[in-house]
Amino acid sequence: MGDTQRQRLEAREEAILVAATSLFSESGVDGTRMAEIARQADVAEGTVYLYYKNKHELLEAVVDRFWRELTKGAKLAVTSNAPLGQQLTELASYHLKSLIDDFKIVEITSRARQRHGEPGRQLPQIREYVRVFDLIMQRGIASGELAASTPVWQMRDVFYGTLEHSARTLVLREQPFDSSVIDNLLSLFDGYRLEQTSVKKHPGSKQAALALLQQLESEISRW
Amino acid sequence: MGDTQRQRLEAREEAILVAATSLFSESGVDGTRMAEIARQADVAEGTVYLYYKNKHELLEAVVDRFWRELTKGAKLAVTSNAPLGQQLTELASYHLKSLIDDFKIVEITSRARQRHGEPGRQLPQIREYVRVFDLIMQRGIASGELAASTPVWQMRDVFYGTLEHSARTLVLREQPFDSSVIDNLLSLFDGYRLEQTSVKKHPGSKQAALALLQQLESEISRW
DNA sequence: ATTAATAATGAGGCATACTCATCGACTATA
DNA sequence: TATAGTCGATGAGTATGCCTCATTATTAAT
Repeated sequence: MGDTQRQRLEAREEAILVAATSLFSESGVDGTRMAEIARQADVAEGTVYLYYKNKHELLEAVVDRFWRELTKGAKLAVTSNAPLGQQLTELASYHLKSLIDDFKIVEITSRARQRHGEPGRQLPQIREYVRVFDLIMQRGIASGELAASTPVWQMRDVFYGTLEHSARTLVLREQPFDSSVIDNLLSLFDGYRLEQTSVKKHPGSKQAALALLQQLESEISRW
Repeated sequence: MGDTQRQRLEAREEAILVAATSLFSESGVDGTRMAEIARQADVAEGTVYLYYKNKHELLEAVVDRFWRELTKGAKLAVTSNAPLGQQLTELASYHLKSLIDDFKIVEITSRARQRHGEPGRQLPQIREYVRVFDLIMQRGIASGELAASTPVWQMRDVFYGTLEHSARTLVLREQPFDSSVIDNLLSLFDGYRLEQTSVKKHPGSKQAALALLQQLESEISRW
């Protein structure tokens, strides 16, 4: 049965990856010995090197897998056809929660990027993850919910970078997930939505005035 | 002359730090041997350990010094009594430029945070650096230029996090400093300035309606 | 059953962070 | 100036931990 054999190999590879993930998260990269990973995966030390060339490649595999799983979840948060605001909220919540939960691996990620002397490469799976954020921005532009005047990557940097840093802030303060971070970010993002209608952006435009009028009417209708 | 003696010691310590900084930036932490640091600092290998307990402490010292220098520059960018927008622009430019220039050390910083198993500690000097950002936000609130409804740390996370991530984006794409990143961020920050008058924030409030009306009037007056 | 091919093992090799017994240089006191 | 005492510097040696590779075990093929 070649099939069973292949499965056994994959199971071993998986066991090693799981052991490494657990130990790296627990004790950090430098605090984890290859011998310990092997022991926990129930293989001999030399066996680890049949599946991963060295410690650094194993680290990369751990990190890559983490972001691949994350990408799955992120795509789910975005696949609905709900309005942009809601999708952004879901994605942001998912992102922030995940970063907080697995902060250890997030930290380790930067370590995986640094291969010896070279300038920090971008790991392919992280690129893929970030692409999800770009996608939702592009969709927002396509549907007219976001202004096209700001480059997608800049909007994404605001969104992604803010959440990443907020996660760090919360974890270092030992605070739990805080939804107000997301509320705040989303209300800021209104700056991108209303841009075409913003007084600041096109101070002299007729459209801006009309948009304001519209807002005012909807406001009055509440009274 | 005890004074000369002390100066010699400090000079040695400095030489080691400089050598380590240069080599870590060049070849990364793992790619740098302690023997090489000693050689470049013109001391014996054992001497390094008289000044720094181990490689990790030396790394911490390198990183700490970098952020201390950065803090000096940041404080300068903020010390003027120019209007908030201009100070934010200056701080943002300085920050973004520095992160791009010394991206290698910025990357290494996360490495310094991870001491073996412990959860990532915050290095004191980085905390000090971030404080500069908090300070300018607080001053903005005090002067009424920023709304007080958003916690300072959240505004700071947007500002700081966005720039940090934009720096990464630019460096990985091998692009130079891009001032449009800062323009974009600052125009977004208008959301914090105008917050009290935003329809989104207080959807049912009379103030919001009045603010809109005011905007509309000023808009009409241009025609 | 025999052979071939592939996977697993772990003792040993090797690089390197770190130690420590020794040495040297400088200072203080007579 | 001689001497003792203190403290910094040295680098050969040690310990640790990543990784290799000759050997063994297991599976597949005929």
